[in-house]
Amino acid sequence: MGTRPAQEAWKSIVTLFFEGEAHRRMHDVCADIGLNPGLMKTLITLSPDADTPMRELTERWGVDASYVTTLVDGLEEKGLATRRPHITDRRVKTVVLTPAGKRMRERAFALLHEPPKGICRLSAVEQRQLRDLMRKVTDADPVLSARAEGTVAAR
Amino acid sequence: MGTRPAQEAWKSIVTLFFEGEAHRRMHDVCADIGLNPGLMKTLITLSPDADTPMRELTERWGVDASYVTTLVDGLEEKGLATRRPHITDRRVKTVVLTPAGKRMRERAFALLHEPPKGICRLSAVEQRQLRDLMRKVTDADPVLSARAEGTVAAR
DNA sequence: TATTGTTATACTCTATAACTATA
DNA sequence: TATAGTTATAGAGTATAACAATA
Repeated sequence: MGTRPAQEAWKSIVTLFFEGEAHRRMHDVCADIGLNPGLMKTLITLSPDADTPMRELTERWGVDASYVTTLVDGLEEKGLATRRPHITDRRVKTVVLTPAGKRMRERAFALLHEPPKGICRLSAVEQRQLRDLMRKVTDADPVLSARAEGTVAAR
Repeated sequence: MGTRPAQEAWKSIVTLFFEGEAHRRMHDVCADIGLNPGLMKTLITLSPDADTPMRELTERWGVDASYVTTLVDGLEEKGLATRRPHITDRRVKTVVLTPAGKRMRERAFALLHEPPKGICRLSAVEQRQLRDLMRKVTDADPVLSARAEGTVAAR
């Protein structure tokens, strides 16, 4: 269990996400891009540089393989991704973003990363402090750092 | 559009939420409490101190009234909330948390507000800095401050 | 025999349309 | 006539089970 200040800091972040201006953000991004939340999540999860085995998505999200089939079908229908057989293991299929898919992904991130007003209203000094602190936080996150190491090694 | 530091700070927060340790948090809390995400959201949205008109939930979330009916039915079946007729306008029904519902809500918040490891690993000074900065951010959030003003006035 | 992915199917979540009660 | 909520129903979203292909 964290310290009191840690709890309060996190509580503010949670509040911002669940109740603040940021709450409708994901929804708005989906509407703008024209994808449902599942397809959006898939789009932003897929690496723009590497083939992703479908199996990896089921593991990362803890969802059923048949649902991943549905999601990849959805991106394929819209021309945002294609399936490719794995080079060495022909049971495996990998997913690759098409050029259109990569552009769409960039656009999604641009919208998603637009900061809420509460952050913009901080002073320049405070904004940099917050940036530095949050960078430390993500650097220290066990899941994120595990992923950073494993990205290319992802089979 | 925000400044560069604001964007980067927000980007880290989004990453923490969508990809970091925090990502499964909501899911885990639901599993622990035994409610699906919709019921959980309803539980934490309902004020423990005041009756909430059902209409208010449909407006706040932008969902259909029939879905709110389903959600309130769900909480009622579990003994976490009850419906009460509005005092002056008998068309309106309000939702009230039962004592069990209030306890459950407290528990949900306790789990939800438990900070991720990345924050706990900051130094004590940094944790307090982050807390202060995030407090400023939520204080400056237009949606949150509008709600804070309107809470009691919510008819 | 075990693993990856697909198909067929069923269950859960959420919305639309028609309705009742009240204003 | 307009508004709050419910009921019946239909449509997404997601899982389970049985299966085909490959290891």
